[in-house]
Amino acid sequence: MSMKKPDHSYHHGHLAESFLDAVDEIATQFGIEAVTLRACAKRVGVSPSSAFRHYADKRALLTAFATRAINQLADAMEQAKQEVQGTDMEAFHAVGLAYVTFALDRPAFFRAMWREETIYSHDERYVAAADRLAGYLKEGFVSTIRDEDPHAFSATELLAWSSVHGLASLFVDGPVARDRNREERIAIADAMLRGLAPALDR
Amino acid sequence: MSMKKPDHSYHHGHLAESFLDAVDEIATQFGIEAVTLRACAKRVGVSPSSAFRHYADKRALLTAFATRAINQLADAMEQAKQEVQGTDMEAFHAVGLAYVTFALDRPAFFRAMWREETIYSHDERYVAAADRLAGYLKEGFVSTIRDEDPHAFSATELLAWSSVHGLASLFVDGPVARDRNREERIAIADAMLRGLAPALDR
DNA sequence: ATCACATGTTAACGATGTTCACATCTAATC
DNA sequence: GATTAGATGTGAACATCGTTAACATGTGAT
Repeated sequence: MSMKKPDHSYHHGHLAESFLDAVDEIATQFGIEAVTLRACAKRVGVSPSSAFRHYADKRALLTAFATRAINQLADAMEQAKQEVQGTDMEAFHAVGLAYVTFALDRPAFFRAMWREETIYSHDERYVAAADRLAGYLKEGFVSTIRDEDPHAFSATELLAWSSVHGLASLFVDGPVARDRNREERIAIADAMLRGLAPALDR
Repeated sequence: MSMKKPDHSYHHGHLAESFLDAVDEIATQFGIEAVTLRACAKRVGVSPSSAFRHYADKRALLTAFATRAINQLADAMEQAKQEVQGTDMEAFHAVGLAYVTFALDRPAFFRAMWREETIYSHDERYVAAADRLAGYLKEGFVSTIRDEDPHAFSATELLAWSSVHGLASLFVDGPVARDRNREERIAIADAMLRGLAPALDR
């Protein structure tokens, strides 16, 4: 049983994940546009070209990051759902608020998730993460059959997702409530979700 | 009255607009990410650096393009509204459909409009265009006082905009209805808008 | 005709994504 | 335990990008 300790001076060991962390930090501090392969490499303490041993190109790295971000959002939604023990409507309200709150707190992540042109949106793991997220949204506000096709959305379900996603997008990239702080925006989201209720009732 | 014909071999004449047209064409054909100052210049038939006589930097050019795109969308919405002579609800339905249809037909434009990080979102003309668009959305589905603050949205108005904007975004950058064609997506939008009606009634 | 000024060009700079030949380490085999 | 194939990181180089500065050319007013 040879337990040779690996020499980490040359071989990093977890470069793939470290690059994701670097994207995370740079995107958080300076925005997605500032995310550069060279900047990531410098942050990790490694040469720029090393990224290509783990990612085919920059777009693949951004895809992996988007996948991670979507899963983080899905985690937040799952937690929000479990914390409320109420009606379907109340559950959806909590999940929707978690969605908007995530966008408010991590705008760069939210942007990175939905950039068709800068990610490989057909990547296996990306699609899986998106499906998982869609599943929570459906579950969130109405009891559905679990094994239903995640791509099949009823008009009502799509309305729910669209309104939540739209508000988040308008907050992050649009001209809505630019002069309002975090709490005020959450209150706005809360009001919008309450107004949505009549359309989700059946 | 000297009417000397200007020599257009050197001085172009309408470079600022021509650059916008170039962005238009390149974005349409290859997407926003492919829009490059040099590519635009080559398309116009002019040197790369000439852009800087008319735009402070690339971001300013993209801001001007986003402004134009927003105004085009607002035009489409205005036309849609005038073509239906019905209830407020019917008017909103038509305006909402025009919004989604624009995003479907010109995805690159729709993306360019709402990219906080690649445009100067506080630019005077950009803000004016966004206000105009917001105005049509408010007018579209409910008779409001004209001179109201365009930034003040009621929960209901915001719900209307969010759901329409959200669906458009999910179509363009999200995982929704990837396997559907244009007409099917419009039908989906139509159904969603019908489902939204109960929440807009008062 | 002159001249201030707006508009376009050329050449160069640093930064970026990417590649390729090479260096270094790991792990399985003999 | 030495060998070696393969995985992982490096360094130098390339084309392309946004941007700048010095220069060239045309326009319009005086």
